[in-house]
Parts: sequence; structure tokens; C-alpha cells
Amino acid sequence: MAWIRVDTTSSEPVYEQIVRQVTYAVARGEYRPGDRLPSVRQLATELLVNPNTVAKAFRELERNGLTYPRKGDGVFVAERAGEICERLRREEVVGRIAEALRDAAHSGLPAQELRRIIEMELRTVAREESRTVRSGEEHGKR
Amino acid sequence: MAWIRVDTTSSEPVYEQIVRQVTYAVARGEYRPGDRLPSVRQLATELLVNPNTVAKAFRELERNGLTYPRKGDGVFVAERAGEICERLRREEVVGRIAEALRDAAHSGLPAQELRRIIEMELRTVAREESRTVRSGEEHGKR
Amino acid sequence: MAWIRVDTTSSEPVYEQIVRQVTYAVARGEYRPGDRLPSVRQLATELLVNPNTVAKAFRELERNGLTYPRKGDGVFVAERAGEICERLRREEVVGRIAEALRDAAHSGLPAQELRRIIEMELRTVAREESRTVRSGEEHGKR
Amino acid sequence: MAWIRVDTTSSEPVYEQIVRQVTYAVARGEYRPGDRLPSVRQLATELLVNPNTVAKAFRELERNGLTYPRKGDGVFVAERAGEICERLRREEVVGRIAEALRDAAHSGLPAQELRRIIEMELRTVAREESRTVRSGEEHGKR
DNA sequence: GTGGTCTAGACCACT
DNA sequence: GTGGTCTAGACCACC
Repeated sequence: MAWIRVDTTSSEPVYEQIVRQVTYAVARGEYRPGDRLPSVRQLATELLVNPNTVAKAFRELERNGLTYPRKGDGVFVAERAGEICERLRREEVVGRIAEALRDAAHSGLPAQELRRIIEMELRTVAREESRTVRSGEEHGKR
Repeated sequence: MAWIRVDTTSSEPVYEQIVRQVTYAVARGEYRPGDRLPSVRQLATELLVNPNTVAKAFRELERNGLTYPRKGDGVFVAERAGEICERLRREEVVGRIAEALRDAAHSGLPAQELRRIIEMELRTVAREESRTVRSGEEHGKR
Repeated sequence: MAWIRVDTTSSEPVYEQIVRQVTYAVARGEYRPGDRLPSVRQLATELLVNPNTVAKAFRELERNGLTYPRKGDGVFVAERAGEICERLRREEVVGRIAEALRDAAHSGLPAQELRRIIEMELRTVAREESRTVRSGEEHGKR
Repeated sequence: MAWIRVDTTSSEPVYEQIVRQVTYAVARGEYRPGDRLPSVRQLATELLVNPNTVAKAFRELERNGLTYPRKGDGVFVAERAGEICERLRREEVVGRIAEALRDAAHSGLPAQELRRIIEMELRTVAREESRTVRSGEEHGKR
């Protein structure tokens, strides 16, 4: 279950990292409506964070309509999770990119230079992703 | 003096917004070595923020070697500020874009979709900038 | 046997919902002293809840003197269940309404508005009940 | 500042009580857009609860669009709080009453009896409110 | 001073 | 076992 990785040094709060990554995992189809997520305690020990932090993330997921808790049973992916997290993911991605580009443009950096940077980073990202996917295929199927 | 705009609702600290935008202004050449920046109080009342916040931003600018104070006179743009700011700006822009794209890729959004979003946002940003620049030419002092 | 309906998303514990609805059913006279209740397993599969949950509800009913078990036979409605249930029902209803109205008044909502809401909801409820009763007459066993 | 009272023995979580009562206070016009709420720590000591509990309530209020925090400054009532809390209050009140009446009707209690109970409780509530208001006038205007 | 995050640990109710 | 609430206390960043 290496689908979540938290970076406690990041400025992004740990609980938000969890929310975001669970959302992405559902968006990628790794979790489907009705599936049970790992329990709060289990995920907490796995990620080496406090159960309260995971609980906070799960509460946020619930507020977003992505999951629902059944007391004494576990946390489950909601029926309408598909559309919701699809939308959330898109909003998140578009929002982050829009902000980065707006600030970049506002910085006075020439448009041509900006495009070069984007192309460079896109290639870097594609390279990283392909590597991850391939190693994932090797390890995952065992 | 519409060269700085702070968003108090943003997750980015106000003082960082000020530091960044002053840096960008110098990188764009709107402020040149030897120019005097507005006073802490003046900028604070203009931006509707606490003077302490502006003061902290100014301390940061000085720490970065971008400005220097002349006692009883004000804060001035340093001699080597140009190159420093251009470097900082590039690092900043590249870093933000890299992070946004990395997260986007990790979200599982198809690469093609990602490119479409980028193109769309680039157009949006270009449109906004052209409008700002034109109205800036009319009202600005340069 | 559509006399019980549980809502697993409600904040009211499932076992309490069962206790309450059995109580109401007896108060309505649908179950009479000496009648046998459905078995724990049967009710559990019917309501799609954990058998432990139904078992807890049944323990509660017995504790209230509403039912008694006959070993190897099943759970039966007690002799004095009628009066008990009517009293419990009244207490329950009065308590809930009192709390709802007290909070409503405390919210600062104008008394006139409050009355309008009550009238509206009473009509809604009456409409729903009449529908249920009629369909119940057709399908029910009484 | 006796506008909030929490009951730690209630089944309603303390943080929800705070959310609800702040919402009602705004709906009643006791707090207006731009006003600063008491600080987390201040309210915590006043209500004799843990600061984290108050913080949780404030986070919920923010999620509802009723307030917004300014780090290092305080929590403020949002501009659009009026309409929002008006709506929230109505939803809350209607929802509670609807549930109470639906359950009451479903309990098989005769409609006439139900109306009697409602009238009785309405009178009780009106009596309590008038007493509170009057004593509030006496103490408040000094 | 403020709010925000996180940890640690307790207790409760539900399944 | 599960999730939910609450307390206590620490640390951080911001104003």
C-alpha cells in the first residue's frame, strides 16, 4: 500500500497531503465506491503520523462528500465519489497551475522564456512518471 | 502605485507576497539601483496591512541583499539588485511550475488533458497581462 | 415487514433506531403481548445491519421489560408491553419536540415563522403517513 | 458575553454546540460582518473547554463560509455571513422539527394528541423566552 | 497577542 | 476492532 507518501517537512500540512492523495487515488480509480479505506489507526502507523492527523484528513474527505464513516466499522468510499473527486482533482490541478502561471507572468518573465520552462518541466515530469509506472508494474504484480 | 497587490486570504503569508512582488518589480526594471522604496508606513496604509508585516518584508529584502537602508532617509535598491532579482525570480517561477506540474502528473490526470489546461491558462494569463499593461501605460509614471 | 427502517447515516445509533421502532410498533398495536418477534439473524439480514447490532437492540428491549426470551424458541412481547410502550412513546415524542422547539426559539427565528414551519411540516408528514398507511393496507398482513 | 452556553453532558458534541450557537448569534444580528469573534483561547477559557475544541468549531464555521481567520489577528465574521447563517439556521430548525414530527407521526400517536403536545411545548418555550428576554433587557442595558 | 498544526493519550459509543 | 470527541501541551508562523 505505497499509494500515499507524506512529507512532514513540507509546508503543506500533513492532513492536507493525505486528503489530496486519497482524492487522487480515488480519481485514478484505485479505490471504488463501496471500498473500505484503511482504518485511521492503520494508516497512522503506516505513515508514521498521529491518528488524530489521519482522522482530521478523513473528516475533510467526508465533508467533501468523498467518503462516509460507519462507526465501529470503517470509512467507505461514497457512491458519488467518482464525479466528486474527478471535479476536485481538476479544480486542484487547474487552480495550482493557474496560480503558478499567473504569478510567473506577473513576474515580468518573457512569455517565450516561460514556455521554455514549462516544456522543460513537462519533460522532467513525464520522465519521472514513466519511471514510477514501470517500477510499479514490476513490483506491483508480484 | 499598483505594482503590489496582496491577498490576505491567500495561504501565502502577506510578508512573503510583498517580498516576492518587490523582487519581481526590480526584476522587471520598474525599480533600479539607487531608487528609494516607499516607506514602511506608507506602504502599510496603501496595502491595508499591519506595518509590522511590511517591516518584516523589508527586513527580508535587506537580508537578501536587495535593499539597504540609509538612516533617516529611507530604504534603497542595492547596486547588484538586478541580477539577484532575476535569479530569484527564475528560481521562484521554475520551482512553482515544477511543483504544480509534478502534482498534476501525480494526480493521474491524462498528459493530454494537462497540456490543454496549461494552454488554456496561458491564454487567460496573457489576456489579463495585456489588459493590465495597457491600463498601466495610461496611468503609470514610466 | 416494512415496519422498521434504519438509516445508517443518521447520527442516531442503529440499535437505538431499532429499539425505538419496535417500541412504536408495539404502541401502535402491530405487535401484541405473546407475539413472537423476528429472530436476530432474520432481522439483521432484512435491515442489512450487523447481527450484533440487532442483538444489542434486543437486549435493550428486554431490559426495558418489553420482551422476554423463551429458550430455543424466540423473543416474545411481554404482557405489560402495551402500557410501557405507550408511556415510552409519549416521553420520547414530547422530549424530541420540546428540544426541537426550544432550540428553534433560541435561534432567534420569529415565533410566527416558527409556526409556519410547524404547520408546513405537519402537512408534509400527514401526507406521507396517509400514503404509507394506504400502501400498507394493500400489502400488509393485517 | 453570555451568548454561548455549552453543556458537556449533552450528546451533541461541544464543538457542534459552539458552531450552532455562533451561527444563531450571527443570525440574530449580534455579530455583524467584519466583527471579530472572541479569540480561540479566550472563548476556551470562558466556556471551560479545551482550545482545540473551540478551534475545531471555528474551522467548521469557516468551512460554512460564516467566518474567516486572519493569522495572527483573529477570526472575523464574513461579508456574506448574513444570508449564509440565515439559510443555515432555517435548514437547521426545519430539519430538526421535520425529523421530530416525522418520528412522532410514525410512532402512531394520534394526530390530535400530537397537536396538543406541540401547543403545550410552544407555550412553554414562549414563556421561557419571554423570561430570558426580559432579564436580558434588565442586565444588558446597564 | 493571534490562529494552525501536530502529538500523545484518554474515553466513549457503535459494530 | 472501528470512528468520534475531548484534553493537555508543544511548536510554528504570522501580525
